[in-house]
Amino acid sequence: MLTQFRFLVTMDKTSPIHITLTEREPSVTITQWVYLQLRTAVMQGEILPGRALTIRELAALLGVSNMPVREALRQLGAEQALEIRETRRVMVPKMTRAKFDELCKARIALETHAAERALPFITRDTLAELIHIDQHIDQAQAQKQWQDANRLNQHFHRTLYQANPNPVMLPLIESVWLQLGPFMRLAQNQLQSHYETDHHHEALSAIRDNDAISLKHAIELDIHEGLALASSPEFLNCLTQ
Amino acid sequence: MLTQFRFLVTMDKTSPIHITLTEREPSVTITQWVYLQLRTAVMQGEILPGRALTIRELAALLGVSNMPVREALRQLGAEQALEIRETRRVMVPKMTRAKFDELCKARIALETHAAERALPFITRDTLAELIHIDQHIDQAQAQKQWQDANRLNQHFHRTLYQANPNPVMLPLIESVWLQLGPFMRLAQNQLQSHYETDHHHEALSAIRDNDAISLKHAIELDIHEGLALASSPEFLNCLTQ
DNA sequence: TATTAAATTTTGTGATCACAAAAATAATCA
DNA sequence: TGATTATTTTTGTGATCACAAAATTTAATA
Repeated sequence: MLTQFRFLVTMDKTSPIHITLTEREPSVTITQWVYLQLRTAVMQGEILPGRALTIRELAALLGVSNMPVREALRQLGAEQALEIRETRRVMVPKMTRAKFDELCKARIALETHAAERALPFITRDTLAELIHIDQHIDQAQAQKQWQDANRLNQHFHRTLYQANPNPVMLPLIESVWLQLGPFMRLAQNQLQSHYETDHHHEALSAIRDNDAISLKHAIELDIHEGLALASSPEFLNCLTQ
Repeated sequence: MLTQFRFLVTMDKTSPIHITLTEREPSVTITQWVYLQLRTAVMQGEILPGRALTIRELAALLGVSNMPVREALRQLGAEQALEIRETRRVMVPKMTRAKFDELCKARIALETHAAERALPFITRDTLAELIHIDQHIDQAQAQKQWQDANRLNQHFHRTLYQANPNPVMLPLIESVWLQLGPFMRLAQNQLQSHYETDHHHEALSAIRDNDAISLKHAIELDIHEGLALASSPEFLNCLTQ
């Protein structure tokens, strides 16, 4: 009981960190590679919230020196993917129900706006690409490859928003994704059924019709249903574990 | 003519960097101090867009080693305050009319949403603090201390948004401020008249009435008029110079 | 004299290390 | 036995350096 409480409040270094590493191409810097490894690990919920992340441990784990890890951690901290405490310890931030709610509402506000601002710039090619991505999503969902479906879903949204030649919203949206990411995974693990529907078809229709209001509505529905599991009691459980 | 063109396209290291330094308290790390020095310099437009920022030069300028500068630059890059090119050169990003427009619209979308989400949490104390800050703003404007007025205006908005116990929007808003900052200063230098009116009183009234729609409207007007100078021909000039 | 090529300088990256602060552990006392 | 203090270990910070890539300057060529 007490140890549970300590786990929630203080930081912990006992649980193992298991990250699936991808090979580094020589053209990318070690720092950039480390950054991507850690970012993916955070995004996919492979690091427990509250787990203390130390430079030396990660450096050893990734087989690099401290320097690239230092820089990557600082960048992820600036992107709100990691929390850097006053004592300079680093961890994946804890989630609360209220914070999750704020992040969902933020996603809707940011992405509906970004979609509206992108709409005038969507070319026939962009539309074709969106349709193409959506087909891949359907495939992945049919085969229950949730990880791929999730990745492709992000790709769909990103492609839409960066049709805007000045996609200033994109980094902000990615930051929110990073903050929600770990808990989507945790929640999915706890839930038996996953959502298999999205509102991309409505979005694509709205784009064809050049209808900003419908597009915003479709994006809002898409986000809302994608995060609907947050209202399940199982999810609440996973927050207070 | 050719040199003008090169200045626009490539990066430059000829113009001097003049930053006003503040003393470092021993409790804050050197990296954090460097970060704040550079952040302030960027925000106040003291570094010309396109000017190449090198680690060694800044380290010498600030009287520290390379290490804290490296980390600070990376963090500012993650916050979109600085642009890190493919070649790893660092500079204050160039501004275009279209990008400025996107950033303004982003500000409105982000801040109206943050205000709405903060409203239910505003206590009598918060309201009193907002009123207090607003009085200071009036004072600063009366004495034509534009720098102070600007700083206090940010303080007003920040205080409002972080009434929300989960102010997830705040870092995103600060990022947009950072991107707009340098050009507000540049523009103000070019313009004879500054705006002296804000819509804080409307905002405060809306808070008292617990009226979310009026609050969002007041924030939108406040941002819109604060950035109105962007529509002046002088501002266009300052972008292409 | 305008372009291109070679030589030189500058610069970011990544590694290693000393040190002080923080965390974890051991020892002490109620 | 449970809380406090003292000790040890771990950790982040900041500095320095070697090296390769990038930027600049100089030389060569048309």
